[in-house]
Amino acid sequence: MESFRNAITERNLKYTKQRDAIAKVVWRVEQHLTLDDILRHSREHHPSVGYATVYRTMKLLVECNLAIEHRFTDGQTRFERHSQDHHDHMICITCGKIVEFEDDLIEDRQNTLALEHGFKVVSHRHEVYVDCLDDDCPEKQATSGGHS
Amino acid sequence: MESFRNAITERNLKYTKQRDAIAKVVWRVEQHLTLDDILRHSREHHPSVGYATVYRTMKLLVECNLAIEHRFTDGQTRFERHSQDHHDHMICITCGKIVEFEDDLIEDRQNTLALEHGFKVVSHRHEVYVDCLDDDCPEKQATSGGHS
DNA sequence: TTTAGTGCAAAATGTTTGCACCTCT
DNA sequence: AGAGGTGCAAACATTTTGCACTAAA
Repeated sequence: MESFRNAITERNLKYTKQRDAIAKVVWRVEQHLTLDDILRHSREHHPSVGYATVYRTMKLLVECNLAIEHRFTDGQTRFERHSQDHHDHMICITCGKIVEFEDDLIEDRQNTLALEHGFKVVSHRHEVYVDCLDDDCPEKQATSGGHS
Repeated sequence: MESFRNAITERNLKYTKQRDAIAKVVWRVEQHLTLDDILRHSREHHPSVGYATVYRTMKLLVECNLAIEHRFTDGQTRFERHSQDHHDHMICITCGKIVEFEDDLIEDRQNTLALEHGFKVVSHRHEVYVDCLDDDCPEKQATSGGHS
């Protein structure tokens, strides 16, 4: 969160209560949040935060490289704090569970391949859509629910 | 395109001129097309194709596993024919060039990792955002343009 | 005080769907 | 004839933006 404060100062912007509330959420909640999620949680810190502010603040965070924007296959953009250690995702198509992973072997190979094509890797996104094998999967126990 | 015809017959659906026009586009144009792209090109084959039909036909193609839906970081969903050989993408952040790649080493490793987490891989998406190193890049020669 | 930020509500995008009419089979 | 398909326009879901007001610096 210090980094956000710094980024704001450097750019001669203002550190407002709303931005603080939003940052708290992004820093604390280690999940892939939609704008609505962030809005809801932010209001626990500062009741009057508005959707547009969350939208603009997340945009700012992404520009400052302090957050990452994901577009999985459902219609909504999700955000996550950009921590130093990059990771990728495995997403269960049955229950929606998201597991994070990272693997040097893959990253190395990726760099090599890019180089072979005359490219330098700037960033990447690697999403593995999977299916739970055993019964950890909540959806496989209760056949009742569909998930929103 | 035969496979589409077959899929349609199997499902007791109808092979219409519109679907044929759309299939022609998807089969011929080896690119990542938006719905608008597909609409525009389809009309070259059959003038009265409507947006909704393209939308519904692409949905059908995806369900039949004959096309893939991509969501890169711009707001629009893009489609591509699903050929047998799966591939991933390297996308140049400077000029927008898209290069396709595939690599067994990465795919194997991915399967292994999923298994370690108790998952079975269903599909995946791997996008590497890169930057052109040499001057092949159209954007690096003319400093003029920004790309849309 | 000055400049940027906020919330609201409206606009813009992009994706889906209902419906009356059309066309494959 | 009958089931499914089509185009249009309207409905939705989200993301963006304009503006009058508020609050950091």
